[in-house]
Amino acid sequence: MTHGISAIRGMNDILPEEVVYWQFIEQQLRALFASYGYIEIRPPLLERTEVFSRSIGVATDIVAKEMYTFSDRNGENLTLRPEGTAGCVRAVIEHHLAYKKACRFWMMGPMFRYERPQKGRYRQFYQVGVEALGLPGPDIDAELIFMSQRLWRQLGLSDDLVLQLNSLGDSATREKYREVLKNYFITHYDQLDEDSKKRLETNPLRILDSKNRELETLIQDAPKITQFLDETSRQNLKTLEALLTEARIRFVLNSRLVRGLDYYDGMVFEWETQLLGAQGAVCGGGRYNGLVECLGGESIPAVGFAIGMERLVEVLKAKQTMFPICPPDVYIVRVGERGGEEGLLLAEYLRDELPFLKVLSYMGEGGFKQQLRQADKSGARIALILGETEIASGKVSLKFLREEKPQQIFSKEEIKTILMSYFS
RNA sequence: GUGAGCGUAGCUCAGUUGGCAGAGCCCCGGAUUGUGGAUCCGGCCGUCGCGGGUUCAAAUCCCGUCGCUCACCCCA
Repeated sequence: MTHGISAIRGMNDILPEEVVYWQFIEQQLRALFASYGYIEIRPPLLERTEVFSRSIGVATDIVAKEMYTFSDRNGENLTLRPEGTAGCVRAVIEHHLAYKKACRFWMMGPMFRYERPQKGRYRQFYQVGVEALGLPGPDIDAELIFMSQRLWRQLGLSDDLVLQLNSLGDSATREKYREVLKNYFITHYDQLDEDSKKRLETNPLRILDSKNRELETLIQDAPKITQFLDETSRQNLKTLEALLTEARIRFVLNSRLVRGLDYYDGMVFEWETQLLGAQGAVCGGGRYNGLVECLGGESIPAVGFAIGMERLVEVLKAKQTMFPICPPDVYIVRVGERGGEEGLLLAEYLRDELPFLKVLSYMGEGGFKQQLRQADKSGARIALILGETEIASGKVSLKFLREEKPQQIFSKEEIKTILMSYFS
């Protein structure tokens, strides 16, 4: 158990029992993206370190201490992606995908952050990302939120997720607000905790996000970014609010929602749940109008969001939505001298004739009783039996494992016809 | 990086004041030689996380260490 080799901390095996949840979600996602006209893009897991340090922000925890960074054999500085947007934007710039046109992408895959694991947070974790480039909003912003809302609906989670909404304004707004906020907290310096004192230098906005109850009133009384928003951001937010209201999507305006990555500006949002303990954000995103230019492209407005797959799976599990592992349709039991060969050939014949059929064959030297027990445990509805008698006559016995019907012997062709009627 | 809780069979967990390491599930066999499930009977399964200390004697007490979990920080 604790001896021998084990997976490294924070990097989990997703076992068959859980994979069914992932497959269900992925299936829903693909259909959802298709219905909105988004197309898949697959950037590599590894990028030059600067792709992330320039976009996410050197002062953020992600870049400062959470990246898996190393030199490859050429001495090049590489990093396992800690998030998806930066690599996507790099690809878009490199291949001129957004040249004078809008484009909308989705992507799915593992991200890596060197953090202490806890519930809903791991060192290798999976995100589904959606990015829309070349569109200033707020119409596209609304579309993204509609899309996420539709997913919750399809997964049966509408009542478990709350939408939080805010705007960070343009870069000038943020700069100004940052100063105001800093001054405010400096005048109350003695009330701040250690973490917040540090944040005063690195990112004062982050103090607003503190979970420390003792700071509650101090933060409550802090100046709100809403009061400083530039005209465009203010208008966009208002329009978005109206669109959401018309679409009957409930939201909470949260002026304390700041988000951790530096590239966010303008509208930001987060879908939160109470079902996951401390890591309640299942989906988060917002505008990043400055990022494309920052990474060396033209100035192109953009917006996107990411869903934490593990967290989504956890929510589904918490709701006790069950997804049984899909059992085989038929299980082949065979004994006797020629049983093994005949069984394998029968299975192949059935797969040729009935491609939709799920066939599991017993392997090895087990006795008849043992094989039938395995057939039962597999969950198969029907056992096909090849024994001495059957093989001698070139036929197959069909036994129902879940219903009261007599066992009968048939030719292979008859078996095919019967299975077709049951499973097609 | 910081804090708390927990490490006993493949899984879920008991284990009293320090006194032979247990149960249920799973798996295997039998009752039933080619008929599964229900029942009954039997069997297999241990570095008590690891290392040291105290003791006649440690799963149990002490110290250290590793791992897991949750939380802080931060984020999806």
